[in-house]
Amino acid sequence: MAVTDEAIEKIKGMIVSGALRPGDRLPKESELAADLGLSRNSLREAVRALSLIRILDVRQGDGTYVTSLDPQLLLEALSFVVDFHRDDTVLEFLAVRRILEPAATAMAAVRISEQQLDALTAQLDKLGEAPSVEDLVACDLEFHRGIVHSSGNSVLCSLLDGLSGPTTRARIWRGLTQEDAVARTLREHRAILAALRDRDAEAARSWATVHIASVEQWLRSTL
Amino acid sequence: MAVTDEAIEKIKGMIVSGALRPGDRLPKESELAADLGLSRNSLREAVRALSLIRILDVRQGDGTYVTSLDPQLLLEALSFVVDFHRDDTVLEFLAVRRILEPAATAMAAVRISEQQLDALTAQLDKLGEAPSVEDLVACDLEFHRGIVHSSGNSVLCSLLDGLSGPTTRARIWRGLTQEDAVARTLREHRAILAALRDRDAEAARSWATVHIASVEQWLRSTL
DNA sequence: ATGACCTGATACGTCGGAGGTCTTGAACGC
DNA sequence: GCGTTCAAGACCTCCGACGTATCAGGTCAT
Repeated sequence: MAVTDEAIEKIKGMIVSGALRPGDRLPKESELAADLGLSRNSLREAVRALSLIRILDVRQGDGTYVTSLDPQLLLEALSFVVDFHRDDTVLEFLAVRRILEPAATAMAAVRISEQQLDALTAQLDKLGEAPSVEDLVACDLEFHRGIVHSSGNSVLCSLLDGLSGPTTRARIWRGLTQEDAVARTLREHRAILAALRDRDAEAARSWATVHIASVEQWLRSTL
Repeated sequence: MAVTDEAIEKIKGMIVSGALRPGDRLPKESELAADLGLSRNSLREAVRALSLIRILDVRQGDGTYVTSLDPQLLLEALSFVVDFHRDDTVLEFLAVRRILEPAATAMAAVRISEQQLDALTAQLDKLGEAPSVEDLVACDLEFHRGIVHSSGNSVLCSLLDGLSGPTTRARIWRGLTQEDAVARTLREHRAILAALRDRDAEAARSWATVHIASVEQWLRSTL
């Protein structure tokens, strides 16, 4: 195994074992390199790799730190990976999202605060009746993000965030080519919100399912 | 932005845009470094980072290649990230798994082949009535992996693979401390398998939910 | 002619050192 | 007390050299 890979494993080990805790500062490059028995250049490769997936946070002029290791932060790296998938796997991502999103929406129905409900309402109101496709999709992302956040599960939240990215392009495309897509999306958002206000988890789940299934169905018929 | 980060973005761009396709070989380090306008050392940091998340495959003495970019391969990197999460977030991972696994099991009920069913049966038979905890957990992973694979959604499959890792430790712990956990797990596996043989998606979903919920419940009461 | 073996070219792996740039915090002057 | 300046510390980038693994092509014995 290459010395760099060993260094990655050793640093990972130090974090997993608790020798390094979130927020801790690592020894400076030259010292850490000496400790781990490799050159500064090779160590930097290891640090850079761990930095890409948000395990380490490198600040020039300051030092290298262990990140908070929050699920949100670590799963953020997921979206980077997801970006590489080609359109032919979008359907599979969408299928996974169709499983998670309704569940998250149902969870939110029993937990969401009045304040958040008002914020979601305001958000939909602000968008108006005939928004541009780009605005709609951006609002769509925010709307669902807000709901999922209220599910209270940060892993679920981050996962859906990562999965929603690649389907965004598809939805923009849809908005541009399918006439009633915009109006339909607006109606479904209102329905989901109404179900949340009623604290009706099953209704919320169903509307979320319908909402995503409509995108899925359209995409399947188009490809 | 640092030159290395630029290089990462540029390489990513080359892949996403299709200039580099899965399996393609990259120019040699010195050339690519010259093309991208940075030093070989800095480029190596970029390549190493992309290699960690399985975007690139570096072979000493040969060259650097773009991987297949299969969802399976890319989401494999997820398990690396998940390893860093501490025990206090295991419950959240388990909650997500409780959403995905039943859905995957239900999907498998209508797609799984007779051959696969026989393989799962043989697997359970081989384990016997009173397996060691380690064997049981290993078999548990294989059992669910086999079922999820039959769901036909490789993204779902890889995602569950990544999520199952961190809960493994918890399950071993449970097996060691909860008396009837082993017998219960064996019974539930048989029940899931029976539902799959009956092509009963709803029964399969329910048994899978019960199966995971039992782990979740125990863990919640313990923490 | 065929096969194993050897060898050179090629490309990645590792290293040490030299400047450069950015952040931080203390010393300084107002 | 407050803002400015400056120097130390840490990461950033680069260069050149050498080590090591892989592969292809040639050599030689069978």
